[in-house]
Amino acid sequence: IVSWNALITGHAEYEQYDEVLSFWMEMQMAGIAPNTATCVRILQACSVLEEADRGQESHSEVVHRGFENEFFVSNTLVDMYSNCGLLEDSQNVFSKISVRDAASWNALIAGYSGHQLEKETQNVLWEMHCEGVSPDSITFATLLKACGSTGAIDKGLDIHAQILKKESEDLYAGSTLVDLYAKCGFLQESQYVFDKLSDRDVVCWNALISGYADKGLTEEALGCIEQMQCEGICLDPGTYVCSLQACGGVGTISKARELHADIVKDQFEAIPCVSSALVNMYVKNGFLAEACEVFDEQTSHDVISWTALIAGYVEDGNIEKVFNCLQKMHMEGVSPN
RNA sequence: AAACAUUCGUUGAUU
Repeated sequence: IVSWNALITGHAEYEQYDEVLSFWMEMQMAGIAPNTATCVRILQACSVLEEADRGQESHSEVVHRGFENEFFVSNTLVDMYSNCGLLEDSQNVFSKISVRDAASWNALIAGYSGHQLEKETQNVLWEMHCEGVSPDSITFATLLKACGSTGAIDKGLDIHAQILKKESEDLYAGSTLVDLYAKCGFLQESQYVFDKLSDRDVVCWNALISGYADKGLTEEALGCIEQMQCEGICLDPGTYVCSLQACGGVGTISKARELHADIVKDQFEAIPCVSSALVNMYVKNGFLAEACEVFDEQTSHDVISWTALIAGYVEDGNIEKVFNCLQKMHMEGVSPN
């Protein structure tokens, strides 16, 4: 059991959730009983992969083992159902929790607000208030994220005001605000909130860069990178992905090549989202040969990198290559979406 | 001897 758990948590930490689930299957076949830590990891994997069916199976397993009321387990169940969009189940599990903490509430709220169910979200917030639990910075970040994904700037402003009243500044809520303003097209506000954050980490930088990239402001986006380096903040894979997105326009290819070189230096080229961002960047700039080169170096291709490459050939009018790709894609067991 | 856990912020293609 110890070594199984080591395997499972190890993979979970590296975000290899598919592996978590396949180990879990092996574990079941070997007839080894999970403990609460294993169950948490498995549910987490189902949550991230939005595997509702397997989540439900695992829920029965949890009940069968008598872990249902274990503290971490029940919160993870709420999270899993929330993430999978099974909000009734989420609510059911939540209702059965005897001692609810902020995480329980936040997981439920994330489910409702993430699925744009405003009324339900408000209801939960109200219930929370009635039970004397006040929203924390995570609650705010959750609510703001929902505003960002729908571009609901009014609501975002409202929450921003509430935060200013209550919370001392918080990095999570701060980054979400940077992101929210950027997504709604208010880049100055985004920059302003960003400037006011005292401890800036890589994620809030990335949010800012992503805002500039989205609007095609290559200079600004790449300027951020320089500043980050000055401040001694390490660029992470996300930074490169955001920055590469800023390199779609004319005259950006040389900067993009520099980024590519840095990515190689930092050994991020094998990370799927980074390499597909590279493929995409070369495609957008019309360098299909280089796109292909990066693509071929990938250890495995997912739908996204296939689609990026195919889109390039379509743009190029190279029908033959398009069909070629579709065939190879099929052979690799990747189905188009 | 070993795993110790849940909620939150940024990021890839197409539509």
